[in-house]
Amino acid sequence: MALSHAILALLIDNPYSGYDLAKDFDQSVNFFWTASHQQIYRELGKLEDQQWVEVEQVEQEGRPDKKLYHITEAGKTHLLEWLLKSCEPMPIKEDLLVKLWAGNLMVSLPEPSKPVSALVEETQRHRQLHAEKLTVFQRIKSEFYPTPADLTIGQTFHYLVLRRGIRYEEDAIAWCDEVLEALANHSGRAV
Amino acid sequence: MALSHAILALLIDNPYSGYDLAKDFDQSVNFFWTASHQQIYRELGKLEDQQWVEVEQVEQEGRPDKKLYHITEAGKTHLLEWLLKSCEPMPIKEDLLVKLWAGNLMVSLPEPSKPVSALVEETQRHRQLHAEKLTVFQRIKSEFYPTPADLTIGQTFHYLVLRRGIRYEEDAIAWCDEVLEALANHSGRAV
DNA sequence: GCCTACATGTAAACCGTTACATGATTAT
DNA sequence: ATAATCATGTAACGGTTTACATGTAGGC
Repeated sequence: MALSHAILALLIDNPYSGYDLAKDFDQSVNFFWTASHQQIYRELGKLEDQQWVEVEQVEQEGRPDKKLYHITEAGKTHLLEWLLKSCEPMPIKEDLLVKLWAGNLMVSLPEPSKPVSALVEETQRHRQLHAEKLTVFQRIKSEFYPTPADLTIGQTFHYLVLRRGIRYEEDAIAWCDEVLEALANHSGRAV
Repeated sequence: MALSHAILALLIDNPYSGYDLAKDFDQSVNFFWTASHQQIYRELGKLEDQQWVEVEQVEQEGRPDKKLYHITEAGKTHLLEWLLKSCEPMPIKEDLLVKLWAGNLMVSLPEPSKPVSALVEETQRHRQLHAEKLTVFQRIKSEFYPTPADLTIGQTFHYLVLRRGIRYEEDAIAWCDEVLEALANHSGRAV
C-alpha cells in the first residue's frame, strides 16, 4: 500500500496537517496520488503509531488548532527501504472507456441519436476536466520550474513527476479529440 | 462501482465464463479495466441475483464444465441507464511517481549513487512493461482494425477504447525516456 | 441567514487482494 | 513426475468510499 508512502514523500520537504494533505492530494499533487481526508487522518494515525511521523500541536487564532505532522528519521529510513523494492504500474480503470465500449448497445436502438449524443457530451465534459487540470499543472511548471535544464537533481525529481501529470492530461485531451472526431464522422453517415 | 458495468459491457457481444472474463481483463482488454478472478466470480453472482445476467451450464469433454453468462434485456437496460449518468476520470495512483518524488531523500545521503541507480533501473523496468503492453495492443489493432476509416460505428467504439490504451502506453514509454535522460544528465555532474 | 473555508474525526458498507481449496487434462 | 492450463469457488483481511458528526470564523 502506497498511501502511507505518498504521505511520507510529501512530508520530506515540509510538515503538513491532515487538512492540508487532503487539499494538496485533491488539487496540486493529484498527478501522483489522490486520497480523501478520511483516509489521510486514519493513515496519519497509523504512521504516528509506527513512529514514522511526529505531531506538533499548533494553536491558531480565529481558527481551530491544527496538528502538524513531521517525518522522523525512522520514517525516512522506512521510505528509503520501500524505494528499493519493485512496484507495478497502475492498472487503468476508466469508466468513460467502459461506456464507450458499451456504446455498441446503442447502435441497434430504434432512436440511437440520443444516447450517442450523451457519450459525445460526456467526452466533451472529460476533455474540459483534463484541460482544467492541465492548466493547473502548467501554472505550477511556469512558477516553479521555468528553466528545467537549470534544476538541481532534487528539483528534477519533482519536475519529472509533474511532467508525467502534464503529459497525461495532454494525452487524455488528444484522445478525447480523436473520439469526438470519429463520432462526428459517423453521425453524418448511415450506421 | 464499475466492475459490474465493465463485465456487462463485455457480455454485450459474447457470453463469457468467469474464467474467460478473468483472462481477458488480465490480457487483452486491460486497457479499460482490470479485475482478479475472485472479484469476477463474486460480481457474477451479484449480477445473477439482480437478473442482469443468465447462466448457461456448458458441459465439456476433457475439461471441467463451465458456466456461460449471458446479458439479459434487464441487464442491457441497466447498462444504458448507467451510460447516461456522468462519471469522473480515473485518479492517478502511481507508485513509481511517489518513488521519484521521494528521490529527494537520496540527494543528501553519503552514498547517493546506489539508490538513484535503483530508481533508474525501476524506470527501465517500467518502460519495458509498458512496451510489452503496447506490443499486445498493436497486434490487436493490426488484427482487428487494420483500416480504421472503414469501421462501422459499432467497431469504432471498440477501436477508440483500444486507441486510449495504445496512446497511454506510448505516452508512458516517452515519459520513462524523459526520466532516464534527465537522470543520466545529472549523474555526470555535481549534485 | 446561508454558504464556504478551516479543522478533525467515527462508522458502516463496499471493493480489492491474498491465501486457501479442489480437481481434471495436457504438455514436457 | 512436474508444471501449466482449464475451471470454480470460500474466507479473511485490508483499503476505499460514503455518510454521519461537530464546531468556529468570515463573506455575501
